[in-house]
Amino acid sequence: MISTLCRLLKLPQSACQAMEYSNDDDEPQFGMDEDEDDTEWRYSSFDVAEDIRPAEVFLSSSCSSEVASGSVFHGKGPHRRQNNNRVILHFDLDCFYAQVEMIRNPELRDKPLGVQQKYLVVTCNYVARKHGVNKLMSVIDAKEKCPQLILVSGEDLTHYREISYKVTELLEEYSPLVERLGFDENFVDATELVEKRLRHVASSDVSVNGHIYNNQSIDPRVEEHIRLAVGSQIAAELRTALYKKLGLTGCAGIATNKTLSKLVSGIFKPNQQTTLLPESTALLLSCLEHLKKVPGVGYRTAQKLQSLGLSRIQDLQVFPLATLEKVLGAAAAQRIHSLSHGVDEAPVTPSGPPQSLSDEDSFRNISTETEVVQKIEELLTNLLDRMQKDGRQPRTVRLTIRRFSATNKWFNRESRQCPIPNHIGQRITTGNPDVMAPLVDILMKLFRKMIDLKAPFHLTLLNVCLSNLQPASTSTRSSIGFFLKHPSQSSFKLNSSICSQGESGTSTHAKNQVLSRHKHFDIAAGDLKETNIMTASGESEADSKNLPDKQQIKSGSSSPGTDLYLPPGIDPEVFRQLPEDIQREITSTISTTLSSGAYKQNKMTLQKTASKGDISHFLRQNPQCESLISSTAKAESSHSLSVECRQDAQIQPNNIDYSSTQVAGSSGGHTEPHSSSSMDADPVDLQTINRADQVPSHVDPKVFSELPAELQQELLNEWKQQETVSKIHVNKHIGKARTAKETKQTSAKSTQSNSLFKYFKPT
DNA sequence: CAGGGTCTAT
DNA sequence: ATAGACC
Repeated sequence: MISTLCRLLKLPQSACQAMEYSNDDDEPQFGMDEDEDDTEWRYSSFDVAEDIRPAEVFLSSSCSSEVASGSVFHGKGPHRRQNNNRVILHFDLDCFYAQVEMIRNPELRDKPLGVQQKYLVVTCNYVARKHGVNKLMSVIDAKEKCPQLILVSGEDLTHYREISYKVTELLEEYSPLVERLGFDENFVDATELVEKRLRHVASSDVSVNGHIYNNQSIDPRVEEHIRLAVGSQIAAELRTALYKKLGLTGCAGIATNKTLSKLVSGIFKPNQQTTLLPESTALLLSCLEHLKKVPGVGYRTAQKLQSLGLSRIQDLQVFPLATLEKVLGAAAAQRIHSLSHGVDEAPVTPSGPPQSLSDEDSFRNISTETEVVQKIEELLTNLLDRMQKDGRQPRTVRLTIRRFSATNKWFNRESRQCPIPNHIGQRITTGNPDVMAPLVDILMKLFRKMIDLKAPFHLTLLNVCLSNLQPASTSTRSSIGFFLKHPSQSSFKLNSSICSQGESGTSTHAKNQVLSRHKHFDIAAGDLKETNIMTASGESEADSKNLPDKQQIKSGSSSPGTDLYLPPGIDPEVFRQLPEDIQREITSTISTTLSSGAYKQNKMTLQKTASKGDISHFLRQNPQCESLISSTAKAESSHSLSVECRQDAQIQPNNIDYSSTQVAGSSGGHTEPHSSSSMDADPVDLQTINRADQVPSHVDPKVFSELPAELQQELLNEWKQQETVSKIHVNKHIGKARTAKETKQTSAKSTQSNSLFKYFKPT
């Protein structure tokens, strides 16, 4: 039924699958930056009026254009960037390890191939996937699904690392703003490239290359559309380059920020690209059937959110930030709260060379000192080799262990670190073999800090990490990295024999030669993961189910001696980790709360009124919650799919001008505001309604509405007290959230500039 | 969970 | 310096 509707609406299947949750009133407020003192932001204060080049030309062009592109984010002074106009690309290689193996041995091309680490198939090619093999599947299962599966060992990451850096390097040839994310993903800030291209291309004949999310059509009059369209063409060119030069295929996502670009890149796989136009942001977000799918929200955070009853994006969007901050800390809370609205100001921070080199191995059991020493030597041998090729000098060494534990605890790693004496560090860089013994010595001291050798022990992992990497050179200035990347920015001359061109005459091409001659890019590693955004349970939520039994746990310290009843699915451990006052807030509500159908969203906008202290007040502040009431008012038997689809169908993307200021909570004039009286409902009503609403089996029982009524009431009270000054409007938080990032960005940048020393071998 | 990494909060 | 959390 849904898919039929989708066809009628010409929506992609993926969009249809999310329609049950879609909530169009919740458009992110892109145009809003309420920061005062907002200096007008220009893309380039020293815009070279010169030529505009297609990427290919740009690649080998003179430095002047590169300066323009690279210096944008280096402007000094406390500017406020207005980041809504960025064009961010996300690249995600298809089953990277498997691709590398297929390149190394082309005969594997058309056979089902899996890459094995220990007892896991960490990734596999698409032939294997057709046979039901998936990433992170155990070898046993994989062989079962596909007996002909060919397995190659992927425990030595050398080749992957190499190719991975080649990918990043290739992208860096087009834009200096390339950030790695793990081994197989890269972000590129293409804003400058787009700007350049637009200067000599008629925006009228710009079209999108590849898919457009939600099949939305571009409006040539909307500048944002044009820029994203150009971004999509650049993305296509980069993907072509990746294939032609490295033989690699992958996906790309084009959007206005990193998170969205990453989310959208996974929509069409493999080897395709998708552009997200701003109007479809809300749909994309509502397609995520769980918060865990939000980049930046991992296992732990998701668990904590669950304890608050939050499991879907919409839950997060309407949840009081103040409470979130108590549970996650202010920074993380603001960050994911913004993310839930599709707002992400995080800059693309050039990764540069890695900050640390490490090597590790896991095993069934190591329980003697001799074995430990051997393993450490083994790891060190590999590490020292890589370290030497890198050329920098490590100042810190760390040993990490994982003790065996029957109780499924993955998180039990411990580590000890200490400085590396200078004389030893220097010998590492020069490849002096004498360093092994003293380093092992240091590492064993660290080991003894964690493990009592007299007592039995059982380890399952050892990791050695060299960090605090110092530039190898003795004579260069710390700012060399900056000048290396922006040769014409100064008259600084590189006196290295490698880079004698110096001055403003240094060409991009020359720089690339330098880089490739000295790329010992065999550092670091990353993860292999594929974002699976549209897991799309084809199930309907129509099949209701009984409420799970309440879960009994032993209370932690917060309520000594008392058994607590938590709503089903809430991890008692996570619960205990919450601050006591938060625990109390939750427990004080759950006894009276059952479940509700808050996962059913509708798009009605509520008028804000000034009443306070009760649920209706909260609802007014948080329009999305209105579904709690309206859905119940409609039918106690609840959710018929058809009803929901029709509701969503009405909300066709409309051309919203995001550059104009919008007020939170009152978006979209196309909905009928409810009178405040219709909104009002007392807790009793809610409970009645909630009980009637059965949670579908595939919906996580810990939905927002599981605790809500009273919890929200309590939160509200507290909230009112603490938030007399700060406003409830979502968008107010966004500006604040950025401060920390900018700080981070600045420091990260200088660090990276410094570490670019690695490109210059000491002469 | 298998490697490797990066960044943050104490 | 160490533990967490995330990819």
